[in-house]
Amino acid sequence: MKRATAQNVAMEAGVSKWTVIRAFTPGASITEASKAKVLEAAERLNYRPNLLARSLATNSTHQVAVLVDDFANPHKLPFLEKLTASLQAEGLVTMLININQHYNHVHAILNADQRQVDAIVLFGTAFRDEMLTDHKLGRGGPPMFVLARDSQIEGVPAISCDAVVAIAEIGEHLLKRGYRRPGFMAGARTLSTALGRRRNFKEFWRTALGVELVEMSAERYSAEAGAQAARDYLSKIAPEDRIDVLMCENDALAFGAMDVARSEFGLRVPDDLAIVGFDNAAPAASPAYGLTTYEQPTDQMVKAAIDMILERAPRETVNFKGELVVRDSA
Amino acid sequence: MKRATAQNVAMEAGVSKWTVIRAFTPGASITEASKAKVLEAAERLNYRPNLLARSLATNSTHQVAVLVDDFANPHKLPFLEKLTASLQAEGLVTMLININQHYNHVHAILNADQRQVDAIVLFGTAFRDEMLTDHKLGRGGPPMFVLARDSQIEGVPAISCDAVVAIAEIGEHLLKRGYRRPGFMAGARTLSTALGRRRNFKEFWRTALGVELVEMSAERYSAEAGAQAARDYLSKIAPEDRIDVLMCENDALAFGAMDVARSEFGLRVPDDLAIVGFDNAAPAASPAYGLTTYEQPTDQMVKAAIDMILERAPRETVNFKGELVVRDSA
DNA sequence: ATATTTTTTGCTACCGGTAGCAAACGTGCA
DNA sequence: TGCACGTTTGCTACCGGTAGCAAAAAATAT
Repeated sequence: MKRATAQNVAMEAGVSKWTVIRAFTPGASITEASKAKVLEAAERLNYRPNLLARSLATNSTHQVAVLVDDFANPHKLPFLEKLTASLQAEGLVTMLININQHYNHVHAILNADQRQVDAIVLFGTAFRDEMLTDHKLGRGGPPMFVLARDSQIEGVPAISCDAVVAIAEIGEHLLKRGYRRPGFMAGARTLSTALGRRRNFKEFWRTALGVELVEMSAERYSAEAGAQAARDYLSKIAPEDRIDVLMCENDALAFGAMDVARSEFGLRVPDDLAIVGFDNAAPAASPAYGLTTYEQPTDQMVKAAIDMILERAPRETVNFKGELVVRDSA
Repeated sequence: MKRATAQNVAMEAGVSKWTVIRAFTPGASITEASKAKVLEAAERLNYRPNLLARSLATNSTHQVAVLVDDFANPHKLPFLEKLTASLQAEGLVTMLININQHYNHVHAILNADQRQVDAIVLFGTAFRDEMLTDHKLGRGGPPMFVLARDSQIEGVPAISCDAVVAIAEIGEHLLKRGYRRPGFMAGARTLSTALGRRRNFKEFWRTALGVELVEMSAERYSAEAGAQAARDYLSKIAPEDRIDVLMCENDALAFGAMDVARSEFGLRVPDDLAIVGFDNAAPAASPAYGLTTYEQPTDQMVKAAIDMILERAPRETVNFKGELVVRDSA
């Protein structure tokens, strides 16, 4: 059975289609009587307005494209939950786009644009900045935002957790606990904008103790990749030269690193090797890990993103302060 | 700057708008010469077809609504990754809808319908079957599918992992290992259709040994809820009466239960209490858990779902065989 | 009762495409 | 040169709504 249109309802109710539309438009000029008549007819025909047609006419879809490329990070799930819930609370709908080898940012943005989304959110995805500027995307297209990562791109504001403050807080904590030989594990992509945490951490130790950071990098942002990177490092370093604390760019890496340190090298955490993560993903709280990590203020970030999308707040980069979560691992 | 339309390009190229459309329609009747002329003009104006308008005219959006209500389950993330990637590979786009207290299934389905999605996928969500039949949703609406959960609903096929086979396999394994006092932890919602795993497990032990299952249920499907349920049980049972193996309805519950058993009650897993999960979520593989669990054939399930959506396969319930993943916990 | 104002209803034009028919064009053949 | 035929192009009508003006109806003032 084909869907009923406003025209069908109009005939059923004996009015014009514009009256039907008015019955479904809050605040429109229509008498109670005709409204009731129309709604009754609509009920009978099971009519509900076609939002596609409405979007075409009003030039607004209430759809927001959310680009994600890092499904290995367990932290993405609760974050995504908040984001979708908050968008829905504002009457917006989420178009989830998976960025991978077969479907890159340019593809995704072009497609989202053609679908007339109201905004595009790059949710913690890794990309070269040139990608976005090269292709003269954006000119005339929907506004773009970078969430949970920083952005140097002209006209693309970022909503993120203040990396400088976060790293300083973590560094101070580690210093106070007496760690002196720091290491840092990054996810593979050494993109200019993704270097923040590493650079700040490196700078911190240099300034504080004049100590050089031991750097390692994983293939991807996943526990497996973190495990492999830790394995590579630990197997080739002499115990006496070993770092005493490892900061990982995110929790996924930290879980892998901790697994390997404990089960493959018999190291006690934190006594032989302390480990710090970033994100406060769910397993970090479990006694199986007890990971000291840094929690991003996801509520504030989501709220800020939505305020910008809805133009309730100026569209400019904002940073929020997160919170150090101290557990057993460091 | 406003987006260019086919009309604009037509004027720029000196042809009619229909010729422009043809240049963008694969296989349309158009000379190479005019096609080149049009594409050049389109390039100059940065034109790309408006998919909203196309959808309205063709009555097909290539959008699929995916309803999720269980963001606490870490297994959802990789599953969602596969699902979105596969949909995208077929030119479909994912509308991710978060089902929660503020936004229920009826809301979601109605809204997705109004947005003219090509299909609705209930991805492992919990709902009362009446919900869908009550509201005469579906009549005339987009086809619906239940993914990763079974369905008794008329006209709504399910794509899932065969629970009978899975539970039998798990049961046999536990029996062989010598466990004799089984327990089962369910997520709270005791919905008729969600009882499959529990009922089968119960039946298995009754048939095999004439033993009664100890049942407990968590508030939700999350590690915290699983922890609480385990805590409740372990704190009120005498050690000599304790079950020797606990099967959890999913891995999230199992992680919580294992945490509590080990760190709060000092139990060794599996010696004092064996634990089995379901889903093979990422942390299950980590030595920190080493959880024996059951892996759903997600690739097959996703493929089957998409084949049904695209009508390449008959739209009827299918079950796939998963695989028992034996690790240390049982 | 009539004139005036306000509310309600209907209308045309439009959003940016698609479908499919009809006219225009080009080509091959008699 | 003329005609038939296939290809290319342009056209009308349509998808299902919205915007905002004009006419009709109802409410108020004189």
